[in-house]
Amino acid sequence: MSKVSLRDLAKTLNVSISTVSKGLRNSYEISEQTRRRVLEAARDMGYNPNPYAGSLRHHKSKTIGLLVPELTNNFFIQAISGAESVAREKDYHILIYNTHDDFVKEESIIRHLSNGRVDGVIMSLTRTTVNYDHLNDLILSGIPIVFFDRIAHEIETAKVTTDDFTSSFNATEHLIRNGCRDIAFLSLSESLSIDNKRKQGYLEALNKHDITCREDRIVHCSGDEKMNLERIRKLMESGKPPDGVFASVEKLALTTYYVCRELKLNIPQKVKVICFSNLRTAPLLNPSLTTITQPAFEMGAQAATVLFKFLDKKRPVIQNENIILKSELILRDSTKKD
Amino acid sequence: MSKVSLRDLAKTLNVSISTVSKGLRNSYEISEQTRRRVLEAARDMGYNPNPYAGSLRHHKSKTIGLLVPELTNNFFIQAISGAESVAREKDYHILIYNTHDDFVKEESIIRHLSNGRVDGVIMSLTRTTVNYDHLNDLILSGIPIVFFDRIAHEIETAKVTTDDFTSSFNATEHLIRNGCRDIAFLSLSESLSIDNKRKQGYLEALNKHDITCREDRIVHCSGDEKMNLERIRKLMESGKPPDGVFASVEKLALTTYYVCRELKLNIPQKVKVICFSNLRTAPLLNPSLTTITQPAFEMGAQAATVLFKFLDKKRPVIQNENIILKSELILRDSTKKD
DNA sequence: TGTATTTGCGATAACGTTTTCGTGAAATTT
DNA sequence: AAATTTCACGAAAACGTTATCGCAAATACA
Repeated sequence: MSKVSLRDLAKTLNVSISTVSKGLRNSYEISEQTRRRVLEAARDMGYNPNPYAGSLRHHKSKTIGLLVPELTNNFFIQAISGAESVAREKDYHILIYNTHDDFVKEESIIRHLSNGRVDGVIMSLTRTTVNYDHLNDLILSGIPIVFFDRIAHEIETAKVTTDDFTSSFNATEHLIRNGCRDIAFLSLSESLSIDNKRKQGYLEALNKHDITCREDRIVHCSGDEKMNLERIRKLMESGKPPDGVFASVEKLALTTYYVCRELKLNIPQKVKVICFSNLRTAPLLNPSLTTITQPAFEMGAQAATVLFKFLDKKRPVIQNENIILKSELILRDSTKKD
Repeated sequence: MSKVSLRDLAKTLNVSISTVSKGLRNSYEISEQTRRRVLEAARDMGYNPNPYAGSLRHHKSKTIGLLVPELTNNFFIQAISGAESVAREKDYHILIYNTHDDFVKEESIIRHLSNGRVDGVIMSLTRTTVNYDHLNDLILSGIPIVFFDRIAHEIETAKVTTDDFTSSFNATEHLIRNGCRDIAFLSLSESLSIDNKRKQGYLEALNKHDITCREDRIVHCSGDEKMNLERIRKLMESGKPPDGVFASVEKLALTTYYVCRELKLNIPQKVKVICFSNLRTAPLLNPSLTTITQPAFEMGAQAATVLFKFLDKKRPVIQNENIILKSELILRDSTKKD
């Protein structure tokens, strides 16, 4: 039951190690007869090739790294799930890393990966990633990166995103159509491209409907839940709170729910709430939550697919490519017209 | 920027490879001066040791495998998150595998891991795992397993669980105290130890309160969501539906919510619902959901901790140990007394 | 029958490490 | 001054593979 190597097989078969290796890999150099003997012995003795020996020889690990800023997040989990299912099919393994939305951690992990532990990386950036040196270095060292959702435009590679601008525009317009005139935008990050696109879509919709955007209606949130709670509470408990809230990410919408409950602000009567979310229980919330739902699983799967498309090459360099999937606006009670 | 090896360092420093290696590992055989030269050069040239070369030599991969039956599941994600944080601290890497609650997949993955790709495994069983040969073989091949939540009693190793019997007993008693006399139990699996313990706790509480348990009140669910929906609908739309539902897992409770909504059965007035769940939005549901919440993060972290405690040994064999953490019964509106 | 080609296999180097051991020089002890 | 020990390093084997090459035997061809 203990580890059996090629050498062990060779010994029991009274052939050389190379013969065994070739037999297993169906080399044309081996006679049908010995091939069968080898295969049989391998099965009987439970031979299982050492992956690291092969990795060492081939400079290929059959492993990809997956970096996400959060694990306990429905969007990222679904994306991971999508990537995992593609990887499993291709017999690739997945190393998972949680950057905790911390740029320093992201940098450290990425720098650790340049040694061949992985053949490629699929990732979503940190809230605060502004410097891309570590990412460029990784790519230069021959390990390609595919981004999803929180992407780095500045890096030439494949990026899987959703139609953030358009869906934000539509979401905001939906709020306006349902009567909102004073809509707040809860932003997660000032540097993140997706956040900016979402904000732009929001602003554009306001503009189209001749609603002037008040500076203080854009609430900059952070990774600190307590601070977010305070900021949102401050937003909502002012004399005249907004009549609509557009949260760029799920957790900020949930915080809004808590605040509204605390302040006895009825949703959707007093304030309508909409957000980007992959929450399965959105229909069961009180009130049910209107969401822009991204095809998270599909995004992860696509990212993996495009990565694998390049991994076979000797020195994989991924051409710039923007894969843009459509999000779905799912109307529910939290934005219902009175 | 490309890969730099010990050989490269040796060449530029005009010393031997062994000297460089020893310099980096602070061997006593090396003079302070050359050690500094080596360290400096390594830094300058961006040396990053090849992990697989080391793994090959040491039969240690600094990697653990994490197998879960579902990825898109709050409990498992939190557990993964806990394990990840401990692993990261110990500079271990995590390979993640989704068994999709499929015994065949579990078997195949486990058999693939016996070749040294991982130093140890942390896992939760499949709904349908009844044969443990693959797991015993893995352990025999020198790779220890630590179970969490869905454990195999039959295997001698460390197991991290929660007080399933007691918390089920308490949960059921809570329903009874709040007026339920006809409580259904939604079971996920007949073979899973935790499911049985939960069922036992439920039965014991019924027994204590002299409530006879009707055979048909125990609903055996599966991995097929559609079938579960039908079974639960059938349960609830009968002439006299139960006045309480105890779901052994979160998703069955959510399905119950959907069914009750469809059948216009008011929760908690007509039927009270309680379940094991790690849903963050439980307080925001309509009605808010009473849950038995397991310390999932802590469970993952503990599993990792106990695994690492043994990994340093030459041939790690983990003694039998039951680590039992406490779940928390969080009362909310779905079980409120009228 | 002699030469050319094919067939089937083994020896060996290589991947990038770590570690044991050997060795010459320097330092220390007689 | 001779003998011994310490010091600082290098050579080389090993981990388990794969792939290139060489080589003998068997087969094909003339």
